[in-house]
Amino acid sequence: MTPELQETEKENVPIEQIIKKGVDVICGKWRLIIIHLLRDKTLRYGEIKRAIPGISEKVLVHELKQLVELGMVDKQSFGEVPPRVEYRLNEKGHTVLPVIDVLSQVGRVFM
Amino acid sequence: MTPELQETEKENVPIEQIIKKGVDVICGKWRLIIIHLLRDKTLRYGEIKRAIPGISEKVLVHELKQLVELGMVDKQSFGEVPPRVEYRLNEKGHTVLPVIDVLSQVGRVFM
DNA sequence: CAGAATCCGACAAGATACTG
DNA sequence: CAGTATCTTGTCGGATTCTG
Repeated sequence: MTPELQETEKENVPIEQIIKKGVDVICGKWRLIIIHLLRDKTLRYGEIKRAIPGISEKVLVHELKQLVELGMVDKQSFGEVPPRVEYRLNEKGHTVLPVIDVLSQVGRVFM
Repeated sequence: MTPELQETEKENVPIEQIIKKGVDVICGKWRLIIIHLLRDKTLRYGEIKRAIPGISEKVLVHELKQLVELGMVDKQSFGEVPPRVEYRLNEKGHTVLPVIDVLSQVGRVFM
């Protein structure tokens, strides 16, 4: 095959494609803020909203939906009135926490 | 007047603001691809362009300019004809490499 | 060769009002 | 309380053409 393979990839997926996927997962103006917020606690929709001043409802709902779809956040609706919905970071979601940690170091450097 | 709080003042910056800055620095469809490409070598404009099929000239130029402005990439123009311009990741730019490494692990998880 | 200058479409994001 | 529904604005990225 290719003898000059320099990347240490376990699969034959090109590294740039993996990076792209990673960017896809973590990018967006608010996504990491939300994830960081859910780092160690389960929160209700309203709590998240209040904790992130500046985000619009539409964007927050949309982001939460995406996070659930990506399988990194679990959503639990209690069939109550008034409604009560809780969000928590699951196991898969926890894999991105190191990114936040490393990234905040970068953030400091470029501050 | 100004007491001795001049130097280490990035302490009480809220974490979300730091994360935002970090996201700012690394986000974009192509940015990390470019940085990864410059990881260990100096490249000319044309080399970068050829190495990243799919990126438009405008976007590439724009990204490179931003990377230079952010102070993570050094640009060196040789006053020659035909033009010759080289880009290389400087010290500050190297601080984002860990992000790429951690992020590609995330990328694999969500692949 | 390295880029600058336009033009354009798609979609991300915001503001506001409304609802079960 | 936890969202929907609309409308508007802003930003990203791409294609093409031109120039020192």
